[in-house]
Amino acid sequence: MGVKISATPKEGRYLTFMYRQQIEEGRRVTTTILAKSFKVNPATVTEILQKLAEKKLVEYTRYYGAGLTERGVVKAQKLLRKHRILEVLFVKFLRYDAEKACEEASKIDYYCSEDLINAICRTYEHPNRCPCNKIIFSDPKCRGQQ
Amino acid sequence: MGVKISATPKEGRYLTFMYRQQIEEGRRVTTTILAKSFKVNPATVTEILQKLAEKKLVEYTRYYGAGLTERGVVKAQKLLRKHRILEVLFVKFLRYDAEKACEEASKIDYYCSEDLINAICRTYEHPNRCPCNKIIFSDPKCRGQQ
DNA sequence: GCAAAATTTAGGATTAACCAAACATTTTTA
DNA sequence: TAAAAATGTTTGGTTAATCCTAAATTTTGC
Repeated sequence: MGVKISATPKEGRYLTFMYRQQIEEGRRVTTTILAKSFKVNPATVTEILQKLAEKKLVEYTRYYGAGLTERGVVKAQKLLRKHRILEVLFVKFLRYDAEKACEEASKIDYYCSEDLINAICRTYEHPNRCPCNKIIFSDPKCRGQQ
Repeated sequence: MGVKISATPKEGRYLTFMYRQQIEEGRRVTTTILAKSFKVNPATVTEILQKLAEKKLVEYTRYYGAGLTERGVVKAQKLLRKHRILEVLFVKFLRYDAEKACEEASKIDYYCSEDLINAICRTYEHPNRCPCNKIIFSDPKCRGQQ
């Protein structure tokens, strides 16, 4: 196995945002879009994109924008899996609506272990869609479907 | 209401540790004990205790040790409530053993909203003991028992 | 009362997130 | 197509959280 690639919490948010934009919605990811979404100065975005590029999680082209690398995609999917499994839990177990489930999941997804997520996943028999119908990526360690 | 007293994640750990030591086990809390428990240099402990003292969460006596203030106790109880409610969830819902439940709870307790914790609490009908039989403090906003 | 143990102080280091202002590049448009 | 507008980057900061070592101080145990 390679060296463990770690993203900070904020970097994680950038990765999942980029995944949704780029992969799920086929849109280009620009500095401005990120800056607006995260309500930060564009300079901050540039800095974080450069860090993510160093970590080989995104491919970054100055003045153009950034795209996830293969490793970035994997990382984003892992985070989105956590997020979406938590959403399932909150909706099914606590009867939260989808929006609130998303909010609460965002607060803790990054910090949840894969183990915990897999335990929840098993309990709900490996759901493959989150409450807003987005796909839940499977984890081989979870013995889920396909 | 007063100004919101915020503790950082690490400070939160110190508060709950101190609660367990001081209140639940009647032991004095010294710099050395904290340094050993958190595996850090004693100088680091001193620094954090001073910060907590500034925030009026602990009363700190140089060369002697520290004790939680009333505000510190309240804060610690809030954190312990989160921790223990999560433990209940993990044991009952995921069939984790008490130790693993504690471990996983520690990773996320700080980041969980009171709202989320209360929703879990309600679902389990306001448990007042965690899996290792420690008390779960009630939250008026949760409409629990005493 | 003195040496050993415990603790604090002083002075740093690192990392994550931010920002403003100046500068560079790209895009738009007249 | 050239300037203006929009966008993006660089430079040079800031703050906060955690952590450290070494020297100095205080307490404690014998």
